[in-house]
Amino acid sequence: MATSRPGPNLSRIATSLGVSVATVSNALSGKGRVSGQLVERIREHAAELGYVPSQAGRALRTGRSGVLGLVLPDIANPLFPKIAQAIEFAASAAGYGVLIADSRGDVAAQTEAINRLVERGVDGMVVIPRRATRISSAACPVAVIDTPSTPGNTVAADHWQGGREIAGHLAGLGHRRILIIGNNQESNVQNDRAGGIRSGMRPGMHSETLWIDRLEQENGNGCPLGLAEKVGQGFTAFAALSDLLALRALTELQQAGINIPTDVSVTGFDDLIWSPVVTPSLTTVRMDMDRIAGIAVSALVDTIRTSSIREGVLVTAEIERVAMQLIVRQSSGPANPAPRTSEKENM
Amino acid sequence: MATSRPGPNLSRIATSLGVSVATVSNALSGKGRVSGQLVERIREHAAELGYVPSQAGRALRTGRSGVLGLVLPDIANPLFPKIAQAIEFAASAAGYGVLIADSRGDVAAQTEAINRLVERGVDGMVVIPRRATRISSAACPVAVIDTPSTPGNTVAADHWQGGREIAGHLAGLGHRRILIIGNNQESNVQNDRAGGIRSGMRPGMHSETLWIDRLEQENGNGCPLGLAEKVGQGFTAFAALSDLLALRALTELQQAGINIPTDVSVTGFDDLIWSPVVTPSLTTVRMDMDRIAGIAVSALVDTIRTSSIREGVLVTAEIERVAMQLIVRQSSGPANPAPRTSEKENM
DNA sequence: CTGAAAGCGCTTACAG
DNA sequence: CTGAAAGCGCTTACAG
Repeated sequence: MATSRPGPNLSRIATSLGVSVATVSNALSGKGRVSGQLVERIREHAAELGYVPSQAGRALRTGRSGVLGLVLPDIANPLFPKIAQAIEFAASAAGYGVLIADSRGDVAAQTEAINRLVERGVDGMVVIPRRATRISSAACPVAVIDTPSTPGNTVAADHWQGGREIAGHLAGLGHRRILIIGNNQESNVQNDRAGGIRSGMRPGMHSETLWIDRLEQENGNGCPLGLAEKVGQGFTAFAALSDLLALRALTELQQAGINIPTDVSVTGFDDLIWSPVVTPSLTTVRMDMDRIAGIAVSALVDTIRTSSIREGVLVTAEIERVAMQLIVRQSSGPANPAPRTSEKENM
Repeated sequence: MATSRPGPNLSRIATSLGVSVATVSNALSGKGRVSGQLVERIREHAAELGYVPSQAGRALRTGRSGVLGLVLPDIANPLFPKIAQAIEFAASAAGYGVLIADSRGDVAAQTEAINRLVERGVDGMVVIPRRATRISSAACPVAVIDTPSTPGNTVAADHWQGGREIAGHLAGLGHRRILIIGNNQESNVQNDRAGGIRSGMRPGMHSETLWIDRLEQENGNGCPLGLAEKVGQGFTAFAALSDLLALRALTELQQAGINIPTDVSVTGFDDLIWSPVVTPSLTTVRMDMDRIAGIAVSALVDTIRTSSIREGVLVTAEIERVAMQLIVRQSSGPANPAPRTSEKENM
């Protein structure tokens, strides 16, 4: 005896209407040629009975689960809510569910997470890989979201261009000495962002990069960054490669009695939840996550629909680089007290 | 013709070994009585072939999908990563996958999200309800995580007790006038926290509560909170009902030239990612999310395993209130400059 | 336009 | 200890 489901199935609808299950199935899916009035009757009755199609039955028959996997390097990453929300939204719109998997920690865990999703029968997955990881083909189509510097990507934000936006903004405020602050020298994303900032600087501007990972290796996590000294050295702009670092910089500077944005400017990346909330709020650069997720999911879904068999392919999309958008919240700088247009965000 | 899966199935293993599928199934699951050496051979061969059981086949047969749903009021909530991570971990350990659904916005979307999960065949779900929402039984077991004030809960952090911890801490630092800062007067969670703070105050202490939602209705989102004035009125402690509010308070005070923790203390709730990172880092109170998730998931799984049919029940657990833990990061206050033990967190 | 039938891959009660 | 068989609910090619 197999465990029965609580709801009605096709067969019950068919019996009670005196038609075949095939006809009910066709009527409900709109695929076979069924007469208009019969379709009507069947749909009505199905709705009345509260019919919910069995995903298991359908999946077994079609070989498709209707579920996508989402593999993240670390769910604790503060960017995660935006990613998950965007992917869930895009997937939902395309009729797919989203199964999450966290590859907390090493590459082995990532592989394991991918396997777990495959075992659960996902039709494809979106992977945001750990730094420096190549996704060797899983047993299903995979869309990779990373930097454009990473080969085999499906789609990515143009972090380099985002960096250029920041540089342009700081140049416009009259800054000459910029301290770039990163916390992961191995990260493609951070390197792209930093490179973009450097490449976007105008003649006469100078930058230096502070990698906190090194600093913390020596002085322990959460150690002071010594930014007040940097101000003493003439730096007036602090371009953090993430909003979390920007927040750390902002509060350290404030604590040292340095006024933002009167004395120095602080910028971040990603427009995370706290950016518009802190005082002064953070100038940052935002990915169009909905667009990125939309591209990734639709490329994935196309591949799934096209390939008749579940195979391991790396999905590629036409549009690879999605521009990042500058959000100016600190509109004045030390060298340029004139107000500029600013955008105010909701909490 | 049904779409075929790429990998081998039970039948292929059976054929190539000259045994029946039933035996292979039994050997692999360890359920039926199969001789030791045959089990050995079958397992070996299955591993060799890279056999991955079909969830669809199993689900159809057993009526169980092995998947749990996770419904969140808003994925963008900064607490979400912790929740999702904890639920995913607990579910994973219990052999379940996690399907996410965001009920962004109204109650209707929540109901819809729940239905979508049911349609996807989840065996049960964990719901973190929108404020003031009663989850009427879905078509599967449901575990609700909310405040203890909400009836029908499965498990919840003891926000009230968390508030008492904060009050005790502030009392210990010698504070007399506390400004409680909330942003949602309707939230059970925030009301519990605020109530806990008030109830934990020592004789001679005084508190006032600032509801930002009201303030913002009048002055627009992101308006200044006027905390400097409150300092002028003699408040020395600012107890925010969330870490995001604490961050907002902290930076607004710093910007006004008020030193923390020398002049005033700022506390939050939840120990979110930025709490240990800002300068000065935030004293806060932390939920044991892993424990909460573990309780919710295991109660859910028990119910699923017990009930022979998928039915809509609200799952209740034995231990309802999980204590919150105080994390002291600002160890001195204006009235008590003596250092106390402090805990330093990693980034 | 409608229906009978096969079969997706699995598990389980039952017979041997 | 092992196997033959039924059946979970669905979809689809095919026959009528």
